[in-house]
Amino acid sequence: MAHVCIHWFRKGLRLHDNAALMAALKDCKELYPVFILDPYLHHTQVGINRQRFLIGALKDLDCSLRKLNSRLFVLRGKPEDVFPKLFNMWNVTKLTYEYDTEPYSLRRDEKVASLAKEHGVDVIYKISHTLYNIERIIEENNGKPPLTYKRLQAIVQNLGPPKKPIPAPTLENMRDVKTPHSEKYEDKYRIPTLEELQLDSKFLGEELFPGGEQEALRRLDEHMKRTGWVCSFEKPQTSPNSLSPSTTVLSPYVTFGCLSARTFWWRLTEVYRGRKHSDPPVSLHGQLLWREFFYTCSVGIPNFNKMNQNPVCTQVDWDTNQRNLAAWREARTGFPFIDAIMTQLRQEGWIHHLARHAVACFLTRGDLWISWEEGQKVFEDLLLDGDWALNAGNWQWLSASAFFHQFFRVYSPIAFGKKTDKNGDYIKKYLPLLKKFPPQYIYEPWKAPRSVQQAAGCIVGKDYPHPIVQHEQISKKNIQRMKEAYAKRSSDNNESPIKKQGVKRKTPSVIDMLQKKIRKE
DNA sequence: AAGTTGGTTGATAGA
DNA sequence: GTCTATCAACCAACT
Repeated sequence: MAHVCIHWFRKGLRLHDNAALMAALKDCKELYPVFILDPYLHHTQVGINRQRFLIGALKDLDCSLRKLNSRLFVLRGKPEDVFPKLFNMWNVTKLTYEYDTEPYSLRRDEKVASLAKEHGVDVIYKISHTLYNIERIIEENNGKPPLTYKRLQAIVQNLGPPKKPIPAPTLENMRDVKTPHSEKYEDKYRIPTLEELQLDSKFLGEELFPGGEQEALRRLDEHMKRTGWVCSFEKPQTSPNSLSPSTTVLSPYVTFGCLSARTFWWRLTEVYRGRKHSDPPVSLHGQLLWREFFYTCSVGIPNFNKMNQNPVCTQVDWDTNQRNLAAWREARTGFPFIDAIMTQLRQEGWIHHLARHAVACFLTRGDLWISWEEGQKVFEDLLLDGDWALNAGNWQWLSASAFFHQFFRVYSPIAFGKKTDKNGDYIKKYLPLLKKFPPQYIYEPWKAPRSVQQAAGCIVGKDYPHPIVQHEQISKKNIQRMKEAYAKRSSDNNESPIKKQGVKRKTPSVIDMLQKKIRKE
């Protein structure tokens, strides 16, 4: 029996390494590739740069599908409202999609799958957003997510390398598959413009990172050609404030699924083959494993994007200070390094990982003592690669709320950037009003004598703000506050130890068996 | 079971 | 420019 099939694109906006799409093409007579603009996920609060990236990715996908004599159908509304109508209208018999571990997605997909069942529609989903089946990693760790990178590494080492990616469908795969075309479909299911999403494109800067699978693969090729660079890549050695990105900026493409993490992984393996190369955690393979690490945590730890009711998150009495939060968000802290980073973030939608460290530390435990949840919201809005699991995990890391605990190591908003940009060229690029300051004052313009400020054409307090905090004093005070939060944490844990243990496995895990074997030998 | 080890990416001073 | 000790002393996992 030949199926009428909907393939539902959500993340995974690509044709390559798309196992669910390939499953859709099996025994299929009619295929409807669908994308739904979900008001929960694609509301107007999501930044304009991200929306532009999404629209680019959808256009690219539609273009690739048309080359296969198909097309993309874009719909709007809550998926649980949209699907029953589609099931009836198109007489659908099969629904396929890529598995998604986010809490909202799991709830959504459960609803849609049960509606599909009611309509007699088969549901098939495949894992291809992550390197591994995340649940399997947790299982291997006795039902608990590993809380250290080392532990995750041990588990995936025993699981073996990730699955090999599968090729994109070809015209041959599409031979017996039709996508019904109709004049009225063209307008009804077309990709929206920014204006239709109530966004004004006059606020947009140059499109440095266009969305889409083709651009993702082009960018991957471009970087994989740099054999020496790839093999010697060490993330901590890359610069947060170079004038053009010091890393690949493939993250937005992986976030939206324009690039498969497994495709990236295996391309790296090819480049590494027979050559001396760096290793996790600092290598490019290592970066993909960090993603896997935070995905695993986000699945295994309840309330992962919150402080309250989050069992791994240190409870901290963060301040509520709307003025300071706004100053941080809007790049008016008076610290040029911080403000330049926040400007780049807003304009371009991407900043280097270490730049994220600097501004995240500044907002939370370092200076402003504002909750990491506030920073998380701003990043989700502005980052092209804003990813629910990675954003929550990294904010907890940087605020020393979980995973990272050496809270006495505080980034200096003045000294940190100087290591890789002594002249402050990065600051001058993003804060051009400071461009005439001499290098010795560019990181702390308030220290420049009045005459220097006048010569630079920028008076601190008038043209550029005074620093909103005194870093030296406030960071010392904050270290003490962190110390108290940790002390309270351990005393609370002693009173009522948190049951962190997971479900006992019926069968021993691969790791347990391996450890037994090692003990025997 | 208590003590040890290591932790992707701190800042600073001094050799 | 590179390296090391110091600052204070965290947690998770391992032994």
